[in-house]
Amino acid sequence: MSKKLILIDGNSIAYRAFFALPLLNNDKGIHTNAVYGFTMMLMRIIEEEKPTHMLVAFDAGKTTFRHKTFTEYKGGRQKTPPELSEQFPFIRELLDAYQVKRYEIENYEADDIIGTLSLQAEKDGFEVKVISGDKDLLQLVSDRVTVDITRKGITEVDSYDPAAIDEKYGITPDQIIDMKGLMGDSSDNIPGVPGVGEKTALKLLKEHETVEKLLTAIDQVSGKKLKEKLEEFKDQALMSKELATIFREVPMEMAVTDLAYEGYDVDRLTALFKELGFNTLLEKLGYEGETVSEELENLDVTTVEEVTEDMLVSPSALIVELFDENYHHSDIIGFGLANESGEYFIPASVGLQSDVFVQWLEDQQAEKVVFDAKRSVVALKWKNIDIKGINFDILMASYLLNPADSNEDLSTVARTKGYSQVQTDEAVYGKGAKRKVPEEGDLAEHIVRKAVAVYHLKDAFYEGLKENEQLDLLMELELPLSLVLADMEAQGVRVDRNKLNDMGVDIKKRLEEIEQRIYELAGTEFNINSPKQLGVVLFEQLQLPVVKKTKTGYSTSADVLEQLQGAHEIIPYILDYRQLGKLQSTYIEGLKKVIYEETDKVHTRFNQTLTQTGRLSSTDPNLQNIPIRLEEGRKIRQAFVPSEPDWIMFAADYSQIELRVLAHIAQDKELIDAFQHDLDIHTKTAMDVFHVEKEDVTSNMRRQAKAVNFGIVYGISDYGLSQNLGITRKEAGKFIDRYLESFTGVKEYMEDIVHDAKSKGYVTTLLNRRRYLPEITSRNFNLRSFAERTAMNTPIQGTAADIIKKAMIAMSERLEKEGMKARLLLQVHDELIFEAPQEEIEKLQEIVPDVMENALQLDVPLKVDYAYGPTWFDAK
DNA sequence: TGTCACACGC
DNA sequence: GACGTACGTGTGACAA
Repeated sequence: MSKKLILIDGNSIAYRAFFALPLLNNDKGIHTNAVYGFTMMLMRIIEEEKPTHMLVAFDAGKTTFRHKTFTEYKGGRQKTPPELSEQFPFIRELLDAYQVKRYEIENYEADDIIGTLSLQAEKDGFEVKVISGDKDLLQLVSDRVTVDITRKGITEVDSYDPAAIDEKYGITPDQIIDMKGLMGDSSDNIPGVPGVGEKTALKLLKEHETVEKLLTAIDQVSGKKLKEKLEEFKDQALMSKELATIFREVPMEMAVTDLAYEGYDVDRLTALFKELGFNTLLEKLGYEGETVSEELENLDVTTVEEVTEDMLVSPSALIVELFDENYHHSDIIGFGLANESGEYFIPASVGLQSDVFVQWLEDQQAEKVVFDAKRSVVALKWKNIDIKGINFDILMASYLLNPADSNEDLSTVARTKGYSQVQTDEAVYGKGAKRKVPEEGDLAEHIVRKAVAVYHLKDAFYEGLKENEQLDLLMELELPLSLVLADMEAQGVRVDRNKLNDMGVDIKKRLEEIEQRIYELAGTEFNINSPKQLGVVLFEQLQLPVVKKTKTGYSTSADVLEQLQGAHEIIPYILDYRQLGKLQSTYIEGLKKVIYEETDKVHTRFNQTLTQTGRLSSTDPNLQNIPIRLEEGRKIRQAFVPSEPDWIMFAADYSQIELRVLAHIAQDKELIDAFQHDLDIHTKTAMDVFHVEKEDVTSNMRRQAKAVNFGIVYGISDYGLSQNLGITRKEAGKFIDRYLESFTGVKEYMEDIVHDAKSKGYVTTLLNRRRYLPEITSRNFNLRSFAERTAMNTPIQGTAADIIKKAMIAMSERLEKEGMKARLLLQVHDELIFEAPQEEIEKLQEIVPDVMENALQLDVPLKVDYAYGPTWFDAK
């Protein structure tokens, strides 16, 4: 058996874990985030690497032999935060429970221990892997030694072997110390040569190999300044290199063979995890302990042979159980009922054929509590049953209370309220290929448990919403909306299959031509759809410059390819191939797969309980991302047609709804004024940001202003904006600053909302939708910044979502009231798509903008544009 | 079966 | 000074 040694830099990993994770507490108030992160990392290593030997090395004491060389070594370092120091004893305990050896020794750092052991192990024929957050360790890399450097978080790493180092730096592992010698390392207070950074250091090393060789040949170095610096700081460079060099002959009284890893001590580890409150990790250990007491209690299931009136009392919890995840055309496999009179399992055949039961379902006065109203409503619609009287939805309530922990499974939602008498669907049905209906007894029990859970949970969720002042949001907005959406989904959208086929044939032909052309230009045949193979062709065979890399190789994304335009004739063909390939696979073949044979319709499902902002999403098919930007793709919309002869498609969209919402929420005078005068908002933004008159706004200024507005609406960072505009981050930051100087109300709002979010822990929309932002107090810059941008953005995007949802309900009521045949079919975030008879066009042009613009009263007018035509394409 | 890179919409 | 940076869905490639 091959021998594999894992060497872990304990201090480094503990630091990484501490700073990467929010400051978790256990119930005794001990901070546990570093221990937790350390554990996650250990678990991963053991599982993935299956080491035969393992050791965790720690730094001992404050001074090492390096301080004799340079007293300021590691000077200026911040003291270890006490919240971290207190966790080290637990980390040691953790390692003991895992039965992983740990080691520290006076005068030496963890690096030196690792260096010494890796050298020994290499000689003894081990495969060695070193894990650290510190790139200094890269100098240990060899044919037998790989070094993993933690990337974001703690469980993701970049793995370095000699090739990877060459790829990243263009040098050998031995030269890492030379690089450090030249550029220094601020975290260890190693000085290096002033003015020399990574780029310069690498350039010098490519020509001169080592610091020593370089210093004997300073006169060959180009650049006067650089020469002088090298001359002046000769000794410092040599000393820096020495400091950076890992000492590989630490006198240790242990041999590599002493480090065998033979598995963890289950009892000890269980005890420790309990003490620390690592409940999910306990489960991973297969610990059942306390959960045993939460085992399902016995339940006597009454299987109903005939539904009788006395079973049907208000309110009732109702489960309409389906087998398929997609509820359209899905078979109903049973009903569950729980109320004051008892708990019942009603087999599908019994329920569907019972007049008493069906009448009860359709009775508006019979109050029903469900989990996922829309799912039940649509499934029953397919059975021609028009269920009414649903007045509470546990799933929706859970989502509104906290969109982050809404889960589609009742069992999971129930557990957030401490209720555990119901299993997950996955546990009962199995998953993937193994998914099947269990035998009737088990099925009946599961369904009844669900009904009981819903009945039991209603009050808790109701109270929760009341406390948050979110009852209206549920009862007046989301629940009525779910019925509107149910109609839209069940109605479906007609798709012209022949049109898709014709386009498919045409695109196939063109794809084949482009494919051949690409092979000719590449001089080889390969799979163009494989980014990996494409990368090899472009960047190795054709030697094009590498613009960007992904963690697995070369990036070949569209923005990279665009930068390579002109560098090779092949590029535009690849872009074309990508574009057409996307149309073919996703929008032609993909769409055809979900068209229902008998009706030529697609029935999407809008997920109403998913996004963190309150927007909807759409699946199977996703009708919210049908192409529009490029003419070629836009043609797909020609295949979306009315479902009745002589009808038309009618589309209406809000103009700049998010920015109008921003104007209102921020009460920004400039913005409000701009919208009250219906100015072109991007031009207006350009005028303010660039300080020019309207006549002097160039198209480029307007484009940049538009991107800034885009950034405001989507909460992107200066980096995001810079990527968008192809400018530097600094410039992007300046744009944002200038924007905020011009719109002072917005600036104040941004500051206030972040402050507000910090003190309350969440932000809200105008209609009281909530989003919690726990990371807004994180000490991790990334997490915190992200949460801050989210705090600014969510009230804007979420309020816009509130508004269009309100409009949808109002629209559906209005069409009903007016006795019109027009139907709402789709919602795409800021637009509504209808189909309608031609004779209703005139009326629609009047009422659609009217209803949408008046959905909610703001301090700025809402504006709606609309268009119609024989296909969705023409409604532009 | 799960993950990644990529591309589409807002 | 670096971090790694709107969301959501679907596709094909690829590794396990």
